[in-house]
Amino acid sequence: MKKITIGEAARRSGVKVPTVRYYESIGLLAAPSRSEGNQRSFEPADISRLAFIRHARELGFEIDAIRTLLTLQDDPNQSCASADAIAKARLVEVEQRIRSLMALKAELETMVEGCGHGRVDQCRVIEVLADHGQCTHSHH
Amino acid sequence: MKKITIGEAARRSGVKVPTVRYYESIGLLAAPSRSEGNQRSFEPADISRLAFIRHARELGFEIDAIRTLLTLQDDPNQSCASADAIAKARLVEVEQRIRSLMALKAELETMVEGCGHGRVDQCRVIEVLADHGQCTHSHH
DNA sequence: CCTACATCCTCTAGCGACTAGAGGTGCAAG
DNA sequence: CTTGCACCTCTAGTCGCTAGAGGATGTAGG
Repeated sequence: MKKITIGEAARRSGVKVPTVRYYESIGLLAAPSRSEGNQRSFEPADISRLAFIRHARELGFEIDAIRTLLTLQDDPNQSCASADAIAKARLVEVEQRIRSLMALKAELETMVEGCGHGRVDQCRVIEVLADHGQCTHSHH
Repeated sequence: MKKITIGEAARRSGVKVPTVRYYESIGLLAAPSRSEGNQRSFEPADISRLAFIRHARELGFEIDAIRTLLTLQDDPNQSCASADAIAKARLVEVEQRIRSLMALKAELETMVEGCGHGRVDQCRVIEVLADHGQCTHSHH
C-alpha cells in the first residue's frame, strides 16, 4: 500500500488540490491519515469518492445534495428513493434552465442581428437592454 | 420634481432596495442627492438605469460587462462595436451552456429511468455518478 | 402634538463553492 | 548539501448579493 499524495489524488480524481482540502474541511471527505511529516495519505476509496463528487458537481448538484447522495452510497441497504428524488428535482431544474436559456438566446440573437455596427444611439444591443418592452419574450 | 425614495425606485425598476444601495456602493449607479434627513432622492433617469441593469443581469451579463455597456450608453457617439462584442460573447457562452445542459439532461434522464426504486446497490443514480465512464456524454 | 409604524439610514457579516497568496516544512534527485 | 517542487496551515478575497443589528426619519391617525 503505497501512499497517495494529495497531488496524486487531485490528478487521478480531477479535483484540484486546494479543493480536495476544502472538501475535507467541510466534511465531505473523511480526513485521511498522515505521513511522518504530516502529509495527507489517501486511499483508493478516497479517489473514487472525489471522482463521484466531481462528477456530481459537473452535473450541477449542490454540495448538500452530494452530501445526501454520499450518505446513501455509504449505506447500500437504504432505499434509493432519496437519490431518485434528488436526481428528479435536478432534472426539473435543468429543463427549466434550458427553457430560459433558449429564450435568452433568442433575445441575444435579435440584439446582435439588429446591431449594424453604427453608433451607440442606433444600437439594438443597448436599446433592447434599456427597454425591456422590446424583448422577444417575457421573464416569469 | 417630486422626490423618488429608494423604495419607490426599487418598485419601479424591479431591483430590490438593498441591491440598489449595493449598485451605488460599487459605482454602477451615481450617488443620488439626499433629502434633509439624509434619505436618497432618485431621478427618473436613475430608474431607467436600474431597469437597464436589471434586464442585463437577467440576461446573465456580469457586472463588469454591464459597467462597459453603461459607459457606452452614456456616450451615444461611440461606436457600438464593444456592445456588439459583449453581446456576441454572451451569446457564445449561452449556446455553450445550452449544449452542456442538454447533455446533462440526457444523463439525468438515464439515471432516473434506470432507477427502479429498489435498494441503493441497484440504483442507477448512484452508479452513474460513481462511474463517469457510464455517461452518455463526455465532458470537455 | 404625540404616538405608532413603515421606511429609511449605515455598518458588518454571511452565503456557496471555491481560489489566491503568504509564510513555512518535507522530500527526492543530482 | 543544495535546489526546487510539492506539501502544510492560515487568512482573505472572489461574485453578487442578502440578512441582520441598531438607530433615524417620515407620515398618518388620534
